[in-house]
Amino acid sequence: MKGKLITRDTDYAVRALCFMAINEEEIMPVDKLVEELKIPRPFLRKIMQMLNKKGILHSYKGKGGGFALSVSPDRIFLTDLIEVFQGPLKLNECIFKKNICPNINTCPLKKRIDKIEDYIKTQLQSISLHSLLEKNSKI
Amino acid sequence: MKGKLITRDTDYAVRALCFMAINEEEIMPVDKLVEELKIPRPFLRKIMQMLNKKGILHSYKGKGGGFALSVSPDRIFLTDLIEVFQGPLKLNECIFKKNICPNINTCPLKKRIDKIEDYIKTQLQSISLHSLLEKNSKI
DNA sequence: ACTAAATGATACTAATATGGTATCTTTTTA
DNA sequence: TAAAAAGATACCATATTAGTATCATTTAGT
Repeated sequence: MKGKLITRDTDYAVRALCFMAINEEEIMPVDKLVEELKIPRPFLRKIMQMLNKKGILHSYKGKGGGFALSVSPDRIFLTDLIEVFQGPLKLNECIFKKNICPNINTCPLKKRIDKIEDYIKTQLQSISLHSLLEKNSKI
Repeated sequence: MKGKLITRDTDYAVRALCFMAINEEEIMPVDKLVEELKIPRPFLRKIMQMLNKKGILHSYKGKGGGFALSVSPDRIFLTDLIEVFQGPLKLNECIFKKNICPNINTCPLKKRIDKIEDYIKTQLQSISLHSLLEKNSKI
């Protein structure tokens, strides 16, 4: 199965943000992150721009500029990042679609898949950037 | 998010097998399923051949032939079908891969994603074809 | 034996998502 | 005013998903 819960851009975002959380004193230019984390530069730039647009980062243009967290690491959750890059977490569409399923509201499969999805959401919502750093002093 | 837990072929397989489970007296030719379920014929044929190869269906060639369940509906689980069409359920690779994560074995994120994956597997393993039919007399 | 109705096998195609590149513009500071 | 940064945007490569097309083989019934 290739369908991932976390795609590459979300992955890179987590790494970059973790690194920034550890070194929070600095305004971080993309080039430094690229050097430290070995992430392809143009791709990471796109990711950082996205995080800026979504309000998770603040950007400083011009020489000496870069990015800084605009939200505390204990208020950034995996669900937030997944939503930024992958859209709303939605793992299922009712398997018995209209015309075929006579009673979509009582479809037992849909209910059970929804329950799984709710669990996943709850879990991902409980994983903050901060909690990822607690036991790992370095990335 | 486009990453699905259940892809189209698995979806169609569930529908076809449910229909067959309800009409279990018959040897079911693909054309009848196509007519009933409005699934694209060549695609469904491929799906049925796959289920046959994996031992979930038995096939009867020649005129009057078709497919029949070779496993009881209460012994066919969603995980089985997902595995047939999507391979082993695996929703994550450690987000901090080698070279970057210094301590892959204690990575708290990996542990938590693994826990989510285990839960999903357990749930999907508990959903049998039979259990999908219980509350729906027709598909 | 012949034909129609079925599956087996397999190769091809189209659409979409993912994982990037490349390039040009704008802003800021030294 | 030049260098170093981000902003914007268009493009490209690859993989996966979803589906088609075709020909060969098997079998039942006449």
